[in-house]
Amino acid sequence: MAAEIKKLGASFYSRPNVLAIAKDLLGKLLVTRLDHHYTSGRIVETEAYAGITDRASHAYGGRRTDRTEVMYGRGGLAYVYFVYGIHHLFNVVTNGKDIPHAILIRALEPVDGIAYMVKRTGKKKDDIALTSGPGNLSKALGLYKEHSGLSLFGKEVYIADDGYRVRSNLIGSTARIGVDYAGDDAKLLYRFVIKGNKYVSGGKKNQVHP
DNA sequence: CTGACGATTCACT
DNA sequence: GTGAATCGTCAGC
Repeated sequence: MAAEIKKLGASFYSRPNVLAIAKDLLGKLLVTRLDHHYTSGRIVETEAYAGITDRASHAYGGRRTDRTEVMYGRGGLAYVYFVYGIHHLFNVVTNGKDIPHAILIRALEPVDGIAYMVKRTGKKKDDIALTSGPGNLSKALGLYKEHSGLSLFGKEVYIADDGYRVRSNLIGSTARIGVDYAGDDAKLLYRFVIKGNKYVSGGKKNQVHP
């Protein structure tokens, strides 16, 4: 653990610009204290989902279901959902109540509790796939849909600033991954990466913009 | 109640 | 590059 770690608060998550928040999350630490283990990783890849006008978002058109209800809550909640019958994907809810913005965390660089992450994922060793890709990192940190709706202001799951800063010229934007169904909105440059970081997940075809 | 499919990953060709 | 895995969620009947 770094010496000085500050948990991100409501003023960070409640901002209206989901793209700015997605960019600001790069370099922050995602921390979980679950099943008696402290695990954390530095965020190196995010994707923004901009609410009811974004065709790629689960909340497009104002759709409200049992699953997506948490997206309509205040900023600073975890939104975790299950896809493909296999994977749980971890997102952060932003903006205010009834404005369903969210940011998918797509890749981390492991920091603390790496041995336990390896155990959780059932992998044989610490390789890149441990926390590269949204399904992989959620499993490595022990995040499942039962955590959906959990506040990020508590002690179990939170995001923190340890003073690490990403040089702005190392931040790139690209189109989002796996959202072909979204028509023109699939082209939006709503994915943010730390350029050159080896934990950034696939999507190599997606051109990185400076 | 039913059928179709997904903000993915991995093994295999 | 292609396809299987695998089941909760959701729209439609």
